[in-house]
Amino acid sequence: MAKAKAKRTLKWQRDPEGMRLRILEAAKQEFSAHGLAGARVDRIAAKAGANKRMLYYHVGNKDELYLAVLEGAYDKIRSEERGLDLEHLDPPEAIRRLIEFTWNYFLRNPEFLSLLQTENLARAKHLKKSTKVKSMHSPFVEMIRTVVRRGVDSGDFQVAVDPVQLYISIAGLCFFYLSNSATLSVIFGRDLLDKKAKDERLAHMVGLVLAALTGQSVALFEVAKAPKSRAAVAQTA
Amino acid sequence: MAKAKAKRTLKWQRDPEGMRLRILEAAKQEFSAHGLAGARVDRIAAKAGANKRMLYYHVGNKDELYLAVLEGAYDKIRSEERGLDLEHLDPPEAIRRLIEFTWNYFLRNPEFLSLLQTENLARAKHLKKSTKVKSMHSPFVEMIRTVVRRGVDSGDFQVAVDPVQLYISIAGLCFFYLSNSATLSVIFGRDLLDKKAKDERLAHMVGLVLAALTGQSVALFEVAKAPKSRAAVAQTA
DNA sequence: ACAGTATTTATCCAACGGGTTAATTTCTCT
DNA sequence: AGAGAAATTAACCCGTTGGATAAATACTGT
Repeated sequence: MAKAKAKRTLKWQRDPEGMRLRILEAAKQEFSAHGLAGARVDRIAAKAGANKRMLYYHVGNKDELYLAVLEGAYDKIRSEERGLDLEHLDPPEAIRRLIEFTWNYFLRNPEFLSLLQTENLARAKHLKKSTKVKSMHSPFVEMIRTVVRRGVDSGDFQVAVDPVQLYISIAGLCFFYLSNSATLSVIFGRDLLDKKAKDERLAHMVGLVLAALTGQSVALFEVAKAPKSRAAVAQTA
Repeated sequence: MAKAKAKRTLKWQRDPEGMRLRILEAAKQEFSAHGLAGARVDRIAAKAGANKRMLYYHVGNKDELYLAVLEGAYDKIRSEERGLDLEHLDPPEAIRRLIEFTWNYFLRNPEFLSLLQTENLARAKHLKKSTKVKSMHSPFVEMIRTVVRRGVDSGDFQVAVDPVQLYISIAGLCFFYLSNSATLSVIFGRDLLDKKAKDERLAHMVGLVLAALTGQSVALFEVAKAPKSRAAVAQTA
């Protein structure tokens, strides 16, 4: 364990793994903030407290660095999802939890959204080269498929929806709102990221999906349940 | 009208408006294919059959060019939407038409999706400078608000949903599937862009939204309406 | 203590990319 | 015709950027 000798004032410390992590973290920031083409290798180095040469030494060139960041991002979300434990909830509650998790994960990890956008702009050119990523997803799809099947069997759900479609819908509802909040806020003239707006959005999404699956309108979905017109919904702008 | 004199073999033609249009079209291609930072001014010029200097002469620098493209893209979709004529349809049909239009528009204009992604990556930095764009959207929101109100009044819809939320949901369902089809196809191991997949997706989205609004499950939404389990839905991969 | 290796720094550079300058060609009006 | 304006071309400028080279510094085992 005695590793630090601290002989004298050293010009630098050695820490390969730490350095690699700092590089990947800095790269994640940079790539998500500026995209692939806009990212600057020097900025990544600076942010990681490293020399530019280190990037090439520890990870590889810009593209490899980018792919490493992307794989790490997928790994992180899928691994958190595995902990959701949807199997032991009754189906509507499981779906609600999946939506809430997805929403909160996207809120907590905006870089993930940016990275996906960037990669899709490149038509997944880099991701296609990854072998790791493909294998992470079948368990996840099965998890959702099981929930849907249980929901249909129990009578909670009206329809046996394709789990991939369902997940894409849930992710899409969350993703689009957040990843496009900048332009949407401009064109609709409201701040979509303040607390109230975010709460309303979550309620809307949960209501929409659960209403569609169960056939029963969900309380939160009804922004205004006035019996007749004049139900114009609380506005902001 | 007599404009062409064709005196002798000229070294070049004069055509200011045509040139401007070709430049904007080429820029749209380039920006949507490579993003803002990845776009190359020389490539735009080449694609427009022009000299690089022309871009600066007719439009401005790279950023102004980009903003012009973006404004043009918004203008185009909002103007097509105005022709939807939702006022004269009964509410569920109006919503269905809105979804189908949005879906088909996104399919027909993939550059629009890319441009939005790019601009959101930049947190709408450029769009905020635009004065034109902000004004295009209130009529559109009102159009949807009217449909929703009519649906609630007629009893077709269970809930008075916020029109902005509804539109963001519809756009999100379409947008995410298409703009992220590259990565989604990789991670889920199916081709999401073949004809069958696209048809299924449209059915899914229409079913989801209409079921949520009306409370009645929509035929197309039921991929398999088997009474018990084994309703595992037609799979692909 | 010393040889060999792993990690880090300090420079350098060739290609690229946005933007500019100045000259050339076409159009228009008189 | 021909002068002045508009449109287009060709060539250049110069900061940036990804990547490479080589030297310096720290660590490891023996």
